Amino acid sequence: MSDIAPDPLLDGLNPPQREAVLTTEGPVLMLAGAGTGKTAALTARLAHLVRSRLAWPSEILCVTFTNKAAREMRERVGHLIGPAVEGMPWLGTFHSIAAKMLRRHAELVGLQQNYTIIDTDDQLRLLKQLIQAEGLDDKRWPPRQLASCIDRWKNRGLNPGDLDAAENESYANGKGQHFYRLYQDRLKALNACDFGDLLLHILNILRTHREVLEIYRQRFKYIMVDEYQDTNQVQYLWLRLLAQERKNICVVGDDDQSIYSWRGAEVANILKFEKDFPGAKVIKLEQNYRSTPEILAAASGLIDTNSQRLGKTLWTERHAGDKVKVIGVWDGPEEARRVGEEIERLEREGASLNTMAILVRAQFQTREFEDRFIAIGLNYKIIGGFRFYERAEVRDALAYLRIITQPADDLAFERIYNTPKRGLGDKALEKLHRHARARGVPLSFAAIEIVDTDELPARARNTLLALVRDFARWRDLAKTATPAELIRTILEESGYTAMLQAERSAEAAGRLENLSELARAMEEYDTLGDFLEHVSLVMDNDAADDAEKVTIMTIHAAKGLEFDQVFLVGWEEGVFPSQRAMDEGGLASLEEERRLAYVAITRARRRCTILHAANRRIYGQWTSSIPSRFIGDIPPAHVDAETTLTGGASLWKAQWSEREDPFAHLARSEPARTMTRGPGWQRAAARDFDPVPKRLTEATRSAASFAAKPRSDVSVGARVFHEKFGYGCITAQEGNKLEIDFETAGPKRVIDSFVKLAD
DNA sequence: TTTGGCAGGGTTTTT
DNA sequence: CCCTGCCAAA
Repeated sequence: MSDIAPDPLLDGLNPPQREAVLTTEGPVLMLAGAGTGKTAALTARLAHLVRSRLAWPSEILCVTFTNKAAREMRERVGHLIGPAVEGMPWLGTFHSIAAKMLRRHAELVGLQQNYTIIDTDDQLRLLKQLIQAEGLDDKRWPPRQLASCIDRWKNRGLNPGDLDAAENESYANGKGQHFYRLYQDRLKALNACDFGDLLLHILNILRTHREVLEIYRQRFKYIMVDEYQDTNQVQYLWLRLLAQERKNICVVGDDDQSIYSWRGAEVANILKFEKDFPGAKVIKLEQNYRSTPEILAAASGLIDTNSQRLGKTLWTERHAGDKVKVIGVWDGPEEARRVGEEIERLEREGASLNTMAILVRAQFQTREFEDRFIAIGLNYKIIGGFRFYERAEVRDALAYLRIITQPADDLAFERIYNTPKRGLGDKALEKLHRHARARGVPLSFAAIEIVDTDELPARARNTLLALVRDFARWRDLAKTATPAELIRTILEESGYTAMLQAERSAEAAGRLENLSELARAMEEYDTLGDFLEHVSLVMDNDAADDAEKVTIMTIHAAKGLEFDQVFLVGWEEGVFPSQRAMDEGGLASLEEERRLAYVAITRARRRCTILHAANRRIYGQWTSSIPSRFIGDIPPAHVDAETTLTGGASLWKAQWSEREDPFAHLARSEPARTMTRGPGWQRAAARDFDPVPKRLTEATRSAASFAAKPRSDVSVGARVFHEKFGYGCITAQEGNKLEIDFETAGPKRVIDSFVKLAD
């Protein structure tokens, strides 16, 4: 166990990393700063446990926070231990592991083994029904609000009976508990649970069924947890129960990267680890392998502004690089244009688009870049936004599958009983509901019964009968066909495909595409159950595509990733830090936003460019904005500032100098928000306010489009199809640029490689 | 029952 | 601004 007996696993690990790998027994807290190789240490540790026969792969519980992290971990462990990684059923996200456990013990919480995992959308629909059924106005007491309360309670490990008076008050004047209980009862009746339940149910089981707890305590010889600073109360309690006996738990985290407190994550968990597990070995990873000294210094200086932190000193041996560049621009479109230009310049210098990323605070910011990149023909991909399974057509398809496997799933039934349109409306549904309630059966049973009565008009009855027969036939088919065959048949026979084909719009084409993607994905699964669980917990958007693309994503989604070139955009007060976060959470939220900024900067390996615009369109309103206070938090010595706006620099400087007064930013986050719109800007705006200056509207011919040859197979008058804009007619051709009059989107200029000839 | 027009509200972040 | 959800008309 020393440097003398070299273990290939330890190659390339520094002393603290090695210590983390070799300290297998007892509690270990790894405090790992950004880019310090914590995943390397974690995977090596896992491999070490297996290689030295301390445990079988199946005896190690390894929990990550995101699917991405789990996938990466699995892959990297695979490199170290080979196919044995296949035998690691307990490597995954909290939710997927909890779901797996719950499948085995579902009956202990009143569910069947084939329970459905409902998503936020179903959850909201369900809550709305409950609220209305109780005679409350769902405008005054929005389902959303109730959903967030219930979420919060579940994240804290609270069952309906555990709520105190204050919590009970947090919805509809003391009806919180009542609705929470109603909701849980309803879920049980539907044989379903929501995301929060996965963890809460398991916690309840472990708490009340000693014998089950013992099974898992026996099984998990070693426990490892990634991103421990992001665990919430339920997850914490769950881990503590499992680890309490053997105490072989190793957690990794970084308090400076805690960015999920809005979701119930408690940094306190990492801070109190040593108290929970006395004698814990604390190992700090402080050598950063990712970023240049400048980037590191900028990030460290920024995070230093925060008051609540454990404190770490990151250092690096990497060579000096460029300072962090800060660019001020006039407005959003110019920001996108600048970033596009920078990217094309880097490309000309030989850099790959895959090594570049644009990180945004919020999803809506991606739009500006998408528009611009389409216009100049720059390959990009947007990560996040809608998960694959959240798309309406995918959810519809899944609803068909759900109703087949699980007839009690009323939510699925309601979703598709009139999709595609078959002439069954609210009236029929209402009667079905009444019948179902009277007989105490799910809707799909009620449907079978009601077609034998004369409760429905003949027409509706016949349609419903046909649907019921379809269900029965598909259920039969499900016994013999593979999941993929089944879904193809259903989509065909239900008329769903036909419905989309008839539409002939860009969206419909995309939807059909998504559905075939769904069917393709299903080919890997033997049972429908496996697939449904996978799709609701794991499946994401990453379309496998080998073309080089620049990545656009939120900072949250970027955590754990790294890029050579990082563009951080929209660093303006109100956008980042987000106004909403500050309004709702005060100083604590501000510090979380700052940690987010820290995460953002530390994604960069070689160069980090920060942009801020003086004017931005928010909900269609042009608003002037001032640079983010976070820019001022970066030590000036590591910043290289540039502004494209004449006279702008001095104004921004004036704002920055406010930073000298350490309380200035607190004053400005007060409700009186007039100060966030500097008087100077209002004057400037009033003088000659032109939201889109002319020189910006004429898209400067970009290098990419300049070099490209025009296509010969398209010409004026041709009907073409564009992925984003749909069908249209070419009205002009100039080089590789086309002017197209789109049927729905109107006239647009696009690059010819983005369209294909319509048939 | 479906369709279309209109008012109102909104997403910060993820499993 | 854009999307959703609600309501009135065919």
